Amino acid sequence: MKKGEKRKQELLQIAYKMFLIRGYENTSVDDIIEEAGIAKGTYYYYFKSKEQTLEEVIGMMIEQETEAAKQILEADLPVPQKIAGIISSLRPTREESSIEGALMQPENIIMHDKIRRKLVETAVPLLSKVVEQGISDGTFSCSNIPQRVRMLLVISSDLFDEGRYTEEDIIVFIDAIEKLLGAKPGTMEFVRDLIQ
Amino acid sequence: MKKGEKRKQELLQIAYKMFLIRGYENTSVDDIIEEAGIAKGTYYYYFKSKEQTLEEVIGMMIEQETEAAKQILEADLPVPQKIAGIISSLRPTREESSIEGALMQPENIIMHDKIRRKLVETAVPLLSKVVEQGISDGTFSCSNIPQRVRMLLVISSDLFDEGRYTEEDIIVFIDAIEKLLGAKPGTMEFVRDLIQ
Amino acid sequence: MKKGEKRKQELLQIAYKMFLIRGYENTSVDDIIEEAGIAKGTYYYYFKSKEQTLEEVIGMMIEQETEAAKQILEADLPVPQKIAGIISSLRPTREESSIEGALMQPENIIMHDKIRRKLVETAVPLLSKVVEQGISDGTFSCSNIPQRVRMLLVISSDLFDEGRYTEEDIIVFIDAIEKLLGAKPGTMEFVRDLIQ
Amino acid sequence: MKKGEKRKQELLQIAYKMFLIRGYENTSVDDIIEEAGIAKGTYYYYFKSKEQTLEEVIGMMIEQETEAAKQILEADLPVPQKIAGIISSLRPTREESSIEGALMQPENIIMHDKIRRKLVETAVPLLSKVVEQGISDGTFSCSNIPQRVRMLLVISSDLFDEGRYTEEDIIVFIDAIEKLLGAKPGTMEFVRDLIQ
DNA sequence: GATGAATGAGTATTCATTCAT
DNA sequence: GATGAATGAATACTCATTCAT
Repeated sequence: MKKGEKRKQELLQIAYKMFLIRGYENTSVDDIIEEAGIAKGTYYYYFKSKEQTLEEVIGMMIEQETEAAKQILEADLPVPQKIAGIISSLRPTREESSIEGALMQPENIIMHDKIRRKLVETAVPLLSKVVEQGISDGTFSCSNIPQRVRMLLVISSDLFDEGRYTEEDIIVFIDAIEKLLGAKPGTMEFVRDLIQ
Repeated sequence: MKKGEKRKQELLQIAYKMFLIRGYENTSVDDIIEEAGIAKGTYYYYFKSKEQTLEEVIGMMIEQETEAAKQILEADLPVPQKIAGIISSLRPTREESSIEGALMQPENIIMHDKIRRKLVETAVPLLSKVVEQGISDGTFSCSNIPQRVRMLLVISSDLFDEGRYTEEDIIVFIDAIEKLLGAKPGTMEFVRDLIQ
Repeated sequence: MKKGEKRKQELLQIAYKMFLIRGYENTSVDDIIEEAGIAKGTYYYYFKSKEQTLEEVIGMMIEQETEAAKQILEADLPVPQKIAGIISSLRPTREESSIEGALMQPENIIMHDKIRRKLVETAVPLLSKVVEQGISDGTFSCSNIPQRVRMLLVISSDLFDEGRYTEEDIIVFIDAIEKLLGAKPGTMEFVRDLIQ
Repeated sequence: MKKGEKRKQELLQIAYKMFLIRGYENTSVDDIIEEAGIAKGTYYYYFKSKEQTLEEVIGMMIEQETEAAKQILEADLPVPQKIAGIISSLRPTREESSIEGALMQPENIIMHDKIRRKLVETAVPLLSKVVEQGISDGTFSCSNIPQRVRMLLVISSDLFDEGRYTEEDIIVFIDAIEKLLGAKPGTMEFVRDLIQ
């Protein structure tokens, strides 16, 4: 990694946190450069525009969030564990959660929405592969896999992004996974343990 | 309705359409007053702020969209028909659809999101009531009704708001309703007819 | 004239002088509003952009400068006097001259050039009419009037805009007028008196 | 010519073309170095500033344009041919003309004006010498030569720089040369052939 | 000779809101 | 009820220039 690349990564991290805390629209370029301790020109040396910064921030996030999912996919685990692991790995990162209610703030709709869409897009094929494995080994039984997977991801996002789910939400979520994928009752029960 | 009220409704309609077409952030107060043919002062006579205008626009929409749902709720229809009717009545209105891809445009995330949230919020209790009716008459069989209903609404929104669903999406959606509410296979089949 | 119109005229006058003194590019909107003692928003209430301000400033100048020329055109004077009067009326106004070397400053090329072009454009038909009168009464004798008139105006602009003409320049200029329009030697001699 | 000199000439050529096409103000140093494929530092190794680059570009142009004129001056030709040759050699070069309307574009006023001034400045003494030759051999008859020559150059520039002259413009132009320099009618007629 | 990261002053423009008439 | 002139804080982006390596 070159010298310039490292600097850019630092700036991306700073921009990311600021977008998270104050929202994209509420974070001015001036805010970012002040926080980063750099000059206006330096910012525009690394980013073509504020918009492009957002794109890169989101790209970075997606990459990070998909990383764990990919490793789980290739691990030597029972299919239900893989499913649960991937879903839980896609939930907001510790960093995001650490920032008090970051993603659910109204000023963050734009970034949140962009992330959500891109995450669903990249996660559907990943999860679909696992479900196919599950069908092969008899764990699941269903057709139209991508559609079902997408539904589960959408539900998951609605449930966990805002961080305010209840015990009952979990019960129904587990039931939904089993029913939608055609698994025996109880198969996905331990999802409960992964989601705390 | 007083004369002033009528004027305000007109302004709301204009603001609504402009927000839809160009997005809330991209629509300036100047744009609105020009379109409406009124003076700046007049706008601020009717609205405390632009933000408040958005709130009122959304309130107006929700009211319109919930109206049909409420009528269906109290109609004398079989439970499955009621469910299907309400879900279909919550889909984007003709007006919104008529505006080429209005709600799915990126500049419209904010309004779209606000509407989606409020719509889910108001629709969950309505649909829950119908599901309870369905449990009484043996059509459905499940617990944690509000949670299940919310999931269905979230899926529905993901499917229909952007207007690009496929035949397979519908198949899986119907299956999801039946499974999540504990209905016999085929019970909700005719949902297909309502969604075109 | 409405209240707003008067204010706008004032602003135009201020912008005009500042463009003249410091040049268009070197005059920022901030400079103008500070000089005018108004807020940023007020400036943009009256002008769509800085560029448009320049257009209006130039339009205003041309109008002023053409005004005298038109009156002379319709006055009851011998043709040679009319020619001399119009040419002299098109020279930089007192105001411009009073500003130390305004139009010849390098930072003023843009405005100067725009004015020169527009002035030639509007003056050619005016002067051509007078030359036609001169042909009717035998003072002049030539064809291709607009082309000849344009040449005289271009020469005049080169001579007088910078304000540094010599006695010899005047002699040759007068000779050029007479020769180009086919007048008897001495006909335009008194041009000398009008040009100080 | 040293190696470094050659590099500089290349850069000047690139800057020249870019100034011509996009205008001096609209061409950033970044544009130039990108086009040239060099680094910022390299540019400032060769040029003290952007302004200085413009000066050198103009100097280079004038030199090129004056070159032909000087050769004609010293050639063994009849005086009228010399006059016509020099005037025609001062018209925009092939390169400039090849760039669709380059010099007449509004964004090019600054460079165009600088070139025009310097060209007149350097061409007046050259042409004056030829006119003096013409007076010696009886072709012309006039006084105040530099003033007359300047007028002809100014007219020529107005006519040819924008490249939109008509047949009538040429007729009047030839007439003007003859009249201003005191030549017999028809003496300069063949100017027509040189200007196509 | 050559690089490219860093600078920071400078600029035009937007826009929600107020208020005297 | 209605007007429209006036506000001024906020903001993204440009660009010539420097200098340590």
